[in-house]
Amino acid sequence: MAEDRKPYHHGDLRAALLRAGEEVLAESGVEAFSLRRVAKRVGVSHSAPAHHFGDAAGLLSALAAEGFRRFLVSMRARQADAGGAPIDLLVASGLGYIDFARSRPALFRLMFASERPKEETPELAEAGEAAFRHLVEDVARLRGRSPFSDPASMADVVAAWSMAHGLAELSISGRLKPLQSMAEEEREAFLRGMMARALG
Amino acid sequence: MAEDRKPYHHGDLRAALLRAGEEVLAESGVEAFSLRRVAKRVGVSHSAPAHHFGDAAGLLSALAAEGFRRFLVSMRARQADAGGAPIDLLVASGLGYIDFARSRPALFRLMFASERPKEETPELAEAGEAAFRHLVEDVARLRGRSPFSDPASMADVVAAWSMAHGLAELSISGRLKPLQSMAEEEREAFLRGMMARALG
DNA sequence: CACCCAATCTGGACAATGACAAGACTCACC
DNA sequence: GGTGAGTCTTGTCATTGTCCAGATTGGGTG
Repeated sequence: MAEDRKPYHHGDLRAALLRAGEEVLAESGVEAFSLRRVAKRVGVSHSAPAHHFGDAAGLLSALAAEGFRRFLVSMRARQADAGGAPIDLLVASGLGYIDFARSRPALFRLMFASERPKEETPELAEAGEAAFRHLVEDVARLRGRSPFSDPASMADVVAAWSMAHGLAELSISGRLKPLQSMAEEEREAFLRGMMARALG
Repeated sequence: MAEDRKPYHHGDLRAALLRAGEEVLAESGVEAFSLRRVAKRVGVSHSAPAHHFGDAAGLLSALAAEGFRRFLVSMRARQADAGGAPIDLLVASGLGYIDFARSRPALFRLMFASERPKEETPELAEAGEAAFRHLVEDVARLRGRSPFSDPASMADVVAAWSMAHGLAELSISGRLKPLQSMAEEEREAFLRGMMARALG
């Protein structure tokens, strides 16, 4: 219980590493991420993380998986504030998608544009698929057909996903200057319009 | 002229480093890119690149700039095969955008999703802006108004760009499985449909 | 033509990093 | 109280980026 001195066993090192790992990721970006820096921040030896995550890719995989779970939360949060119409729910998911990218750009890049995490990790694969299923369900509700059996609906999935993803990625790389200069409300309306375009 | 023995001065080291740099980038990705490996491939000392590019970010900036120039070529190539209608020309740019990403995924990521290149490098900034101007001109031709003075047209720019970028990024990360299983012609038609959606 | 200077390139050094191996420590369980 | 599995440390090695001093070269200048 004594938090002052450092006991040999940390007690909850895995969770502490995840927390510090996300901080380092946010501060330095994926490309400058350092496992030793994470260990130092937690106050533990440089090779302690290996026992919980194997290697750097292991920790990054766990961070990406956790990211996908919060990604899903971000989309659902927007839906909670939206109307009940299927189209509004789908557009809301898109806004939540963009919210997430803008609030955690480095994590978003880790999840979608990095080769460092091990995609085949069960935890990561499952979390990513859950996010994809959410999108598919949004479209299924809108079209009344499962995208898995209806190509036209799957086209809607691709369209909505690509538009949201493009907006998110270009936004966090600072390339959408028109968007930056907009007030909050204006940007919201603009993004809704973009998502509406994608859905024909 | 003798290519056999290694003279002390390489002769065209800068160009050779760019060529080898792109190879290493394509083979290893941005995150595993190594300056020393590039030097070794050219057969030159590990610190030789410094005199031409300063540091690793300098070489990557030059590669990104060259990438943006070829990116533009890829879009124009598609337009050369397209009809003369403004909408067809804009859609063709989108296809060229995606062509480029699919044929050089690591370079595309370097250009759009990496923090390693120095964005403020004049050569890189200019090359990136030229690509952006191309898109703006496509939309200006379509709408008969300059996006810089007409917000509705700028919305078309953002829409077309985001859709193409989302499709490109998701495609190279292997997340668009429906697209992977399509035959060449089918995929073409599908992508045209996606770009058409973005333009309302 | 000889010389000199600036540009080019080499080799060594250093700190940071990821990975690995061997050992110290702690706790739960018997 | 002892034992073994799990946890963490320390030390080591190869790789990397960057810096620095020095060797080499070629072009321009006297």
